[in-house]
Amino acid sequence: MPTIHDIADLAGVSVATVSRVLNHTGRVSDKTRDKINAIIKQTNYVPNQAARTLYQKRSGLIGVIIPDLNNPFYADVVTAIDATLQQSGYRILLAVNTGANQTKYDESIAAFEQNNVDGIISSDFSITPTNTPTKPLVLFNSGLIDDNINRVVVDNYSGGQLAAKTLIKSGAQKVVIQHGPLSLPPIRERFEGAVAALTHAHLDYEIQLVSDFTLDAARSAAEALFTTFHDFDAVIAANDIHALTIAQQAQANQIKIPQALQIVGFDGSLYAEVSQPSLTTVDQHASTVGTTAGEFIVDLIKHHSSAAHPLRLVKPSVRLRESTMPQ
Amino acid sequence: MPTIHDIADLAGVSVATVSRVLNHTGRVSDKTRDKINAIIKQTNYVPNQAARTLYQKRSGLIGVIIPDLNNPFYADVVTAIDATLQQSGYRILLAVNTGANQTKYDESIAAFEQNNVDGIISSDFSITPTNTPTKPLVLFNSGLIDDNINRVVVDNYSGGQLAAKTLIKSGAQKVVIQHGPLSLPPIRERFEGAVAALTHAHLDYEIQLVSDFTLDAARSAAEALFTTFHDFDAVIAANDIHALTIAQQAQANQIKIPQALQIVGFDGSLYAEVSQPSLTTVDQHASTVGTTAGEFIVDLIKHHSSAAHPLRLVKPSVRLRESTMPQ
DNA sequence: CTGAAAGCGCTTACAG
DNA sequence: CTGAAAGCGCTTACAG
Repeated sequence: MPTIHDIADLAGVSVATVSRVLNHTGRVSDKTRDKINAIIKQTNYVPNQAARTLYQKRSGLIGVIIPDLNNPFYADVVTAIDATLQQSGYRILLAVNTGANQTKYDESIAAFEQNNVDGIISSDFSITPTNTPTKPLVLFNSGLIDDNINRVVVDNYSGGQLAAKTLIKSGAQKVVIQHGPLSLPPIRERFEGAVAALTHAHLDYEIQLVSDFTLDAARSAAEALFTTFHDFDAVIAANDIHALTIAQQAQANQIKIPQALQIVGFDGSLYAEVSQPSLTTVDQHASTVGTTAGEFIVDLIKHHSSAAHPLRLVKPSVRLRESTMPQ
Repeated sequence: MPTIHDIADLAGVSVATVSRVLNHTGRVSDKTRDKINAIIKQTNYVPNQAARTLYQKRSGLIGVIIPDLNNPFYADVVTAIDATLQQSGYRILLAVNTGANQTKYDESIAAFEQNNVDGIISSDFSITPTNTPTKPLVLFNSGLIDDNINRVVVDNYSGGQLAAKTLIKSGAQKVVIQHGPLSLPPIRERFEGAVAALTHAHLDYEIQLVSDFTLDAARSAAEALFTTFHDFDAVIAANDIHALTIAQQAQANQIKIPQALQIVGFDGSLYAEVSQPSLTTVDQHASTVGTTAGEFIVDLIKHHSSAAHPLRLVKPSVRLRESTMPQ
């Protein structure tokens, strides 16, 4: 691997001049610039990022922490972050924190600092950022919390409302609202939004707590749904996986969708799309979340942290499909 | 951020001694070691990786390139790579090369080199590694190619055989084999394995080419399947998404699964699991692929490239579920 | 067991 | 427009 000295020698100039050409900085005569560029091309020279980072204290790296790549929401977010960052010349240092383990989270933050990342994007799902990193930080997937931390949040309250309003418009009479642990702010907001909309419309509803978002949990929840509750004609599912298992259980029970049972999911994932019947769902716009988070962190780096508005909101929207009556 | 000089000053020793404590190298008296460690802890000192990388020419970073995070196969692979690498103290520099774009691929490789990665793990799916990187390289998801490049390959030929043998054992009479573009080695091997097993058993079969693995392609392929072919009682699907849409189309046509139609998928993804009925599939063991690739690259780095056996094989296995007759 | 010093490959004032 | 030199924060022979 050639160094900047090699290039300088070959061009018969000093390393300072080569550096100026590399960084498009300072004045360099066209002639020397062309000469240097030709040599760079021909030698396949690439500047050593470690040396740059050491001096400039910026690495061009962004640390990204997510709990689960198999969750299509996170997969979409990461894909969008990567596409956005690459446009600004940044690269992703990835940490998959399976199961949202606090120790692994802290280790990842430490490793990010050690690697001089310029910023950090992290999912806030059921994790507490302890010793706040010294780098610009953007959290996504958290609740609508006003604590002056930079966040990209999906408006879950509106999302819950949207799910409920969809069922109201399509003539549901009695709704079961599924929800996950209310200790998680996004879940709670979503739930409250749905309750508010149904109450406002004087619609009858019952609620079912589900333990988590694994397939197994969804299957037993779907089974419990039909044994525990009666006379309901619509469900706001905890998410798309739950919506899917409810649809399957309903079909096993010969319950017609959407005539006898309407279902609204939450996520906007592929699961809702591949299902038969396809499922109406509240789309969280994962890739918008990722793009927004990527742009946010780049802004923060450019303007030396401190955003005027630490909250960037992403509005969910409804994808109407076959599991609800036509509106 | 404190530097090694700050620690040395506080401890009243030289930076060399601090460095020795940091790296557990050389002889240091217990007393000074304890003192230095105490100060490190108390100041939250973390060594600057850029400085280390600059001197040692190793960064602790592994570049990883994959084409699609939404594909559960890749999601599993990356998750397993990350878990494996973290155990050895390495971190992932991620590049999502959506659509397997050759230019983006080359750019990512260049960025990896610039960042002094210690090794590269890349999916080989429909991409050609051009100017071979100077770093240890492990390719996965490629065909069984004997070109002395380090590869983790799923034995697709066996996979195809397994799919066919499963149907043979469960009494299928006429099979349709779906397959993607045969220009892709893994696809071709899979196809050839299935054909070989069916031929060997003197079973009748027909073949259907599918364009790709998107949901749309799968849907139209599934539709075409039932209009184009007749009298078949089993399908080896191009992958799990295709298997899923075939199952849905069959149900729409009132064809009973598995009595009137048996289906075998390929991937071992969640899609085959969430489906109703659940789908028998050939599991590629994505997380084994990831773990193997992670261990492979660590081995290569330790032993200065050049593996004795540049091919590490992962054996697929059948997951018997409801879409085939009990064996 | 410990320290002084060179050097890893860059960038950026500072001079000219 | 260009160069000599200092310095970013480490590690590792080399001396002692």
